[in-house]
Amino acid sequence: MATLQLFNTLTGTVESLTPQGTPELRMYCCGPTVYDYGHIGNFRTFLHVDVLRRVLLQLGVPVRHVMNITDVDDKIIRNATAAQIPIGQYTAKYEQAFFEDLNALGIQLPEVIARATECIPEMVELIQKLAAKDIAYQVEDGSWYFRLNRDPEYGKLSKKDLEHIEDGARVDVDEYEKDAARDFALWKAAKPQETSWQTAIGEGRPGWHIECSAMAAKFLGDTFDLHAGGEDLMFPHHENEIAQSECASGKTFARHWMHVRFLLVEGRKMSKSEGNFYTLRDLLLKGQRASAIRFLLLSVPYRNQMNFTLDGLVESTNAVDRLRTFRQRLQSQAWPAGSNAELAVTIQQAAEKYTSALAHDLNTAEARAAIFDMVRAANTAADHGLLQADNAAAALRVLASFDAVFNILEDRDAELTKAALAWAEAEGRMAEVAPEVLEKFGANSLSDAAIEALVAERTQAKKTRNFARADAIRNELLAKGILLEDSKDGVRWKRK
RNA sequence: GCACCGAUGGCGAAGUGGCUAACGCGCUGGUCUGCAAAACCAGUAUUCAUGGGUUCGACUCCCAUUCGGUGCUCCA
Repeated sequence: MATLQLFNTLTGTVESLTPQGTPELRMYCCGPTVYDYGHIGNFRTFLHVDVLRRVLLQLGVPVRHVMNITDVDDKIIRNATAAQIPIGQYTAKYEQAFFEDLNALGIQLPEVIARATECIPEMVELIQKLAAKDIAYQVEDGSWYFRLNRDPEYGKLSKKDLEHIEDGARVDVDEYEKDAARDFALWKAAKPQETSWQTAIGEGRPGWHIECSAMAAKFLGDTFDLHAGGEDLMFPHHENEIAQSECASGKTFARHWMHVRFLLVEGRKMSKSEGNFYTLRDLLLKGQRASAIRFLLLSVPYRNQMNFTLDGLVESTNAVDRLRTFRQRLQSQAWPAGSNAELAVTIQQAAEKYTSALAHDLNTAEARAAIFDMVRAANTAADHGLLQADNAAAALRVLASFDAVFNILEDRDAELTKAALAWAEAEGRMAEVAPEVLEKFGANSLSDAAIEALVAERTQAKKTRNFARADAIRNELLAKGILLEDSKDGVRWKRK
């Protein structure tokens, strides 16, 4: 069994990733701050981490994956205050939405979900440990800071030179009497009317970086195998995590670091002001399929910047259809017994190429290509009457192992779009729904039973060679987004 | 300003110091079909941003230029 080769940001090289010290591979992935709906850039990261864990599982490596939920931070406090509700009530809604979105995108849940607000004691302990070494210090207003010049290795992840940073630092004014401008907050002293915790180091709330350090240690130990996140988190967030954790424990924090590169949308950085900011829900309400979004976001390997476009989504939708149609073809026909030896070899080669592509730094593009190679070869053979039962079974097995990672063959798209519609209704956002989505999936849309009835009527018409009527029904259905295909084994239909 | 990354066909996107530069989508023609759809077949980059250099040989290594992106500040 191959071992996964994965680029390590810390060393700048591709290295084997294997569990050290425990049977399961221990990994930590920075999760969302639940102050709003997630956008597709967020999900590109989670999607590639999902690929990582699925590939590991496929390679026979058990995984203990921890993801944090940041449910207290400045934005959350600001928004909850504005809405005049407790922060827990405010974040619960977005946390739920986040999990719904993960489900829509077919992302597996981590073994451990860690909420920041549920791990305050561990964070306090960590700060106390640092304080005992005089690496954490408290300033007049009660906040705690990290003494950066006590960590000689600071900058090793992002390859930054601390000296250089300090002379170039834009001055963040020492309003709290920090000892050095670059020292970062570990604990923010309570302000009137803000959520805070009464603790041994004073009343306040955690800084952004300390939560990940504390929770990673709590659930994975001082040292663990892999830490993952978006590339933008590399500095300062991950750098600060390393500083806090390694200074406190005196041990290596994460051995291996994985960073998923940024997503552009229509060639530009996604931002609300550019008008290219998409949440998953936005796209579903525009009629995009969840499976196509997943497949598109996975089609470009994680270490490359990816440009997300609506055209790309069209491509992706059609590509997913090709794969689904292929699987359906293999499953729905009785193939002659036996095995075509030549085709068997081709299928085997595709399977090997697929596995090695993923094992080699998660090259999803190449893995995808290997599967399409197989699809074409098998389709060609089938068209020439050269596909036999053993080949079909082998191809289906390869397809299943592909889908154990890519997870797009099961068609949940209609159901997910309907769920998005229900959400839009509940949130009073029906104005954002594209008209054709309403037509296809709304209250007045055709039910499966109604479609089946029309299909049956058309089949009857065809039998009596009433092609005018048959075509009329087909066109009527097409206008409502239902596509018919006549095959030897009867009529198939699908929603476009 | 400093640092880093990228530039491959109509679009998206792999890849390698030397076989016909993957794969997907699209497009054109054909086969199949009552007609379609699906699938298949053929075609669709003498060429990998531009200019130099190294080499027997570079799209692949080096340098410069141009363009795009990112980080240095909250951010997946």
